[in-house]
Amino acid sequence: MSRWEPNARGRLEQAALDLYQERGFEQTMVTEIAERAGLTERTFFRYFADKREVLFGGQDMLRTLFVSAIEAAPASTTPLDAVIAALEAATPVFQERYERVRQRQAVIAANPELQEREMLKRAALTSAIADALRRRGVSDLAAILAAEVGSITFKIAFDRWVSEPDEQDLSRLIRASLDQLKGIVAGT
Amino acid sequence: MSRWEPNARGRLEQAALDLYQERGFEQTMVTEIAERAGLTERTFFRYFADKREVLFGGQDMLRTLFVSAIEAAPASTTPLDAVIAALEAATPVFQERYERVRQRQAVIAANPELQEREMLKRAALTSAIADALRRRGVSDLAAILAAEVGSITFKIAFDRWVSEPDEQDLSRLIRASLDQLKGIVAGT
DNA sequence: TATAGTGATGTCAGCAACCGACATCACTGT
DNA sequence: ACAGTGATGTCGGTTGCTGACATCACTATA
Repeated sequence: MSRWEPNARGRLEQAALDLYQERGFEQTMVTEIAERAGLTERTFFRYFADKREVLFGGQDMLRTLFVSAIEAAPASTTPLDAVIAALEAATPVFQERYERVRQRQAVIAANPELQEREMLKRAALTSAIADALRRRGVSDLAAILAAEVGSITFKIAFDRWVSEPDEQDLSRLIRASLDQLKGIVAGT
Repeated sequence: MSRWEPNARGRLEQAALDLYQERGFEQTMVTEIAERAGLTERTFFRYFADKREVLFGGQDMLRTLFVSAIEAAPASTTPLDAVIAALEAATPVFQERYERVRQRQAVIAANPELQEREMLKRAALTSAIADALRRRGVSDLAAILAAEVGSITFKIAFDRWVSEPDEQDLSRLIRASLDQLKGIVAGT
């Protein structure tokens, strides 16, 4: 038998998510999270830079997923199409964790500090997407714009997907949002 | 002679901006800001909810400016055009404070915590714009999309305006970004 | 097999952000 | 005069977060 229970990080994440949902983010103290995970506060801060970060673990995975999807797109693909393809490639990650994702979004929606952090994370992903586009030879401005437009499209589709229990297909919502956006920009 | 120097809020804002620039955001303590403004830490927290908020004062003014510009647009104006008109209506606010705005952006660019807050503020403005559009009868989804597209357009134009000392005309950059965005979305 | 790491965790002390409660006292209106 | 008001100060406490050091099962290597 090993010295410690395995998966300390995962236990902290689960404990934090549950406690944030039960009592709210501000009302739960880091000590409580650590205690529920069978660890100490100090150990929590070894795994996570701050109290919010514990909800934002999958970041690196998403980034590599997006970036490699963009790299995999045929050279002839339009910047925006490459971005949309990358977003669609990521949808299974969310669909497979439906309940967990919902719970997480409910917690974030209830707290502005967490919304701040989420926006920073989304901006980082958007920036990584723009970098990937630039590596394909897309101009600076076009890369940023395509990445930002894709980011919004995803955000809006994702929000709808989370708030509508009937809707199963995130990809479909992405395409629907994109169509609407094209209409808006074209001046319909 | 009155009991206290006037404009405590303004003094705190100026002291904070200067100190954040001189030593960096994390390295300056709230007590120091208050001291430079001739006040105490407790008073700082009566004016500003936290250490970051002191950099984000003009929010209400900008919101009413945007919202009334949208309300003033002719009923026949397209949602996106109304948003762009509102953004252009706000450009003088920035152009008149060029140096101050630059200083502020440099401070924010140097610190992720401040970037988080700025994103939250921008999201709040975007949301207010979407509300104003809805009040004109624009559908929910279209309102959000038009507001978000406008918000990105402004952000990109603003970033360029701040980083290029030669460029004077923010409106011109907004129109240029919008044109590029239209090209991207149309699939050029 | 003895011994010297190694790495994940615990302990402790401390700083700085933030907040509630109460005190102060120039100014204001009656 | 005098009670009230509002901006500020004082004080004490909680919580997020960090550096420094201790512990001790496990591992590699002589």
